Amino acid sequence: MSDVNPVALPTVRRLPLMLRHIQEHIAAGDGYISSSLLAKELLMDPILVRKALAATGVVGVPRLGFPARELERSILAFLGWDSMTDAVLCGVGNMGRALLGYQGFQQYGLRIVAAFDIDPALVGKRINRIEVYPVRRMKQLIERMAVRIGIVTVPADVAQSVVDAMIGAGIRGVWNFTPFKLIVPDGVVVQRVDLASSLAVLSHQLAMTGAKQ
Amino acid sequence: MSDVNPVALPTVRRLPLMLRHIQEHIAAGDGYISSSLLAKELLMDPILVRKALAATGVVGVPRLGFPARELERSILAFLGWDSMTDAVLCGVGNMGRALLGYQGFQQYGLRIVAAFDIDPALVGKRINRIEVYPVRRMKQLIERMAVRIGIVTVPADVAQSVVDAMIGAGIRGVWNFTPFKLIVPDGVVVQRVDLASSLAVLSHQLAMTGAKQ
DNA sequence: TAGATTGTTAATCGATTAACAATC
DNA sequence: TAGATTGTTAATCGATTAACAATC
Repeated sequence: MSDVNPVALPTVRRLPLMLRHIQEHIAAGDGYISSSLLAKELLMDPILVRKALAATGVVGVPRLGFPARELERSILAFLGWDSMTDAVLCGVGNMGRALLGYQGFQQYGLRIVAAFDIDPALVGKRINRIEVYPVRRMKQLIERMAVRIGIVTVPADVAQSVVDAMIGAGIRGVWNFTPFKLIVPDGVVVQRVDLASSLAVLSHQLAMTGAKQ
Repeated sequence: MSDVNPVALPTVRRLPLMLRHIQEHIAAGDGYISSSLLAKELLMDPILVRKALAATGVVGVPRLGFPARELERSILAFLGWDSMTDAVLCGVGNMGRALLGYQGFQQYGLRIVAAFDIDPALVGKRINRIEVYPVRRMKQLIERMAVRIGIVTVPADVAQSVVDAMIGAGIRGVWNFTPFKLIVPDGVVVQRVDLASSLAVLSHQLAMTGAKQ
């Protein structure tokens, strides 16, 4: 059902960082970039870089490397970042505001077109030129604007009901910032940004190394 | 050097979500929780749950499951969340402000004791009762407070120099929110929260399933 | 030509899944 | 006792790493 993907997930995850470095090389005037150079910059195995670049379909030139601009174009296309995709955000709390204020999503092909919150004090406000609407209008606006991506930054206890409403309105991709596993039907994809997991690894490793010394 | 860890990293990553569910069960008055029930709630393989719980050292009781409070205590200890750890944050932009405002870190044993920024307009302000200091005082304050965790929310182009300064002052764990791979010496651990990677997976999967239908 | 880099195929490694005995 | 669950050991699966021929 959901697995049309022959490219390993870790490979997909690595592409944005590579893209960033490739873009720096383009800005520096480089026409070609070798996987070995990129690997050195990223402190990464050159084979991993080569595998990732191979996934984009670009063919390299022995001795020279990969054509930089073609690489950029192919990675953007592979990730679906070559054209803008509209998104809505629900939950204008700390995290919601941070994401609304972030200018960088544009380069990832993401454009937040509307925000939603239950707090009447927030409704009608604009954050980074994005208007905050009442949650009860969410379904209508998602449908009217044919938005496919929903960003969930509400408190954990209402996350599931918000995502249910989003999916009912036509959302196909959910970016989940709550510390909660959302249940979605087949055909809808979820990515969770899990601060707790990340901090767990950090503090556990810190506890380990600290104990050793 | 860094590998004293016999527990698989994915296992560590799963623990916070399990902890949350266990705490809910405790609040509901349950004395014991079985790995099969937990697995059902988390839409996860029961064996993965059992493996993760085994990592904490708690022994379960056949037919009953694991003692809930002991499980909570052991997970908190395993993650180093059973006592408060001080942290500083550098870069009071959108993301920095969101993290400073977030109340939930307390339950992860994390207490942000100071923030730093170069913007004079921000210096002296308090966000969620945490004071913002000028960056030039960072070294001194980290040393004086003996802080071990540094949160990096500065723009990408100054991230490396900020982290160098932090490490020079005694920081041993870095929580990196920039889209950039930071170079740190042995003995210092870094965890990166990578929004771009997460979005890459989401938009790529979306592009895949969209293309299929 | 020599040498560096690509691209592919095989080997290794680690995590997930399966199987099953032990236990309350 | 019967049955559900734990905990451990083996099998599978997938990603990373290694090896090497092809190519400019």
